[in-house]
Amino acid sequence: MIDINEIRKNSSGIIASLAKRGEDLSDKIEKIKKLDEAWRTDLLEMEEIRREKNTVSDEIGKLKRNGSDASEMIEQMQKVSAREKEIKKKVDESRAAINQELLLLPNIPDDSVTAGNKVLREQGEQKKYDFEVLPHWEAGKILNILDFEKAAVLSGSQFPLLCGDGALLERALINFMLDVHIEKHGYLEIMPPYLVREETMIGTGKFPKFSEESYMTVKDGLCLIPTAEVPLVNLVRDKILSKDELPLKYAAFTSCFRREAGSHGLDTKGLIRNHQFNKVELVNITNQEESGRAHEQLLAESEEILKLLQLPYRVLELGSDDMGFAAAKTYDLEVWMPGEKKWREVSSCSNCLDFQARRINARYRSPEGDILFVHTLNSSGLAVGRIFAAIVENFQTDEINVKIPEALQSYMKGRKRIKRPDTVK
RNA sequence: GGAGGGAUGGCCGAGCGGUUUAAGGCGACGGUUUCGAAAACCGUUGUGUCCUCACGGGCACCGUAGGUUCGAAUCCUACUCCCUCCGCCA
Repeated sequence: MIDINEIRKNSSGIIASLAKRGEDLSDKIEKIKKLDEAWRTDLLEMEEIRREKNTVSDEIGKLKRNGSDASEMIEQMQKVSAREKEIKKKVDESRAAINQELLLLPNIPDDSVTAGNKVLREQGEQKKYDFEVLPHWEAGKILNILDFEKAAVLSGSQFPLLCGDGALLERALINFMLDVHIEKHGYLEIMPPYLVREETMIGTGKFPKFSEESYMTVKDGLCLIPTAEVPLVNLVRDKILSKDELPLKYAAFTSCFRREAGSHGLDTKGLIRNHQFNKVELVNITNQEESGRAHEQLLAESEEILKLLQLPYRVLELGSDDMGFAAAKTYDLEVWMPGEKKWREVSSCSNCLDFQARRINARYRSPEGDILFVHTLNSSGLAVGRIFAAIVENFQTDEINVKIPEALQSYMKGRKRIKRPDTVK
């Protein structure tokens, strides 16, 4: 949530910054300013009325204790009280309207963010193949580790079903990623709930604007999480932390659920765009001075997984027109898929600054005693299904076997490759 | 799902509709004392928001949201969460 004080002081600057996202929000901002002015005028009147009410009611109390008659004052106060009710209604309504508008405004892009994505660097070697590498869904079918037909019977299109060594590979990836982040990068592992309240979704910025994206339960109105970022960031809701408790580093494996409304027909094959997928997510809660540095570190921690798995990837700095709703600055990691001959996003690493912290009221106390909003950062570390696909493609052999990257072998019962069932005796 | 009990400041814990600007205690911080410390004593001790250049002042907040009343931590309604018991259950 954007600070309303910024809108009061510098609305044209805010409008210009948000325009970098490719959206003209000047009408919305002007609307908020008008509502805010009306709200403050009414608030002033309401508080004046309350002050009067408080003092007179006090006097009535004194008179009554003395056994004196206060009926005249009471009669007068009935009118004042009625007026208070009216104005309170107005105040509440404009306050709610302002809040509703603020919740729909995306975060302001960081000053360093420009239009258009930039490739910062490429890492790892794109291997040469003397055969045609199959896309992972074709290889996966031959290897009998992926079965989208069966998944479709159960759940409809765009759901994954892994079997045999496929399921083992997915499990191995999850454990491997978690171990690296926990043991090497100092994260606290969390296993959060998959179903959360709407307020929890609002807290990270997924609601109210993108509610179409999420699955909700009919009877209880709970939302299936689209990413573990949602429960992890909300862990510090309504807290005032001390500065030396920061940074908090949370890592979680969860399945993620997305309706992908509006992207029907995109990436219909394979593990790239499913309604359900697995992800290891990293969340950092930092103080305001540290978040920039933490963002770079978080990126490095996510990259580490790709390096250890020996997958070729590139690092993108996202342009202002391509960033998510809550992010002020975002790096994407894209891995090369030789079967699809495409770069595919496997991690999105964002600094949200205080945008989410305002929504969840998460603060810390500085040594000087000031109470400040925390900064929240999140990164995939990494998207498991897409890494599964990347391994099946990058480590494919001409016999359509899949070599297991060395770092993963101990998580795969020491196995060195996944073999075609028709070649196994 | 059923029957009860509960939610008050950082923590514990009082609180008859009007001397409560939320008692008292603990903790924390500052001071006195001391060579230093402990103890004792004295003082301070939440959050938000609005007005003001500022000094300062107002208003709100006792789980949440409504209601009754001149006046609500206190009475009423709904909801959330926690505890106890019963039922069901991986």
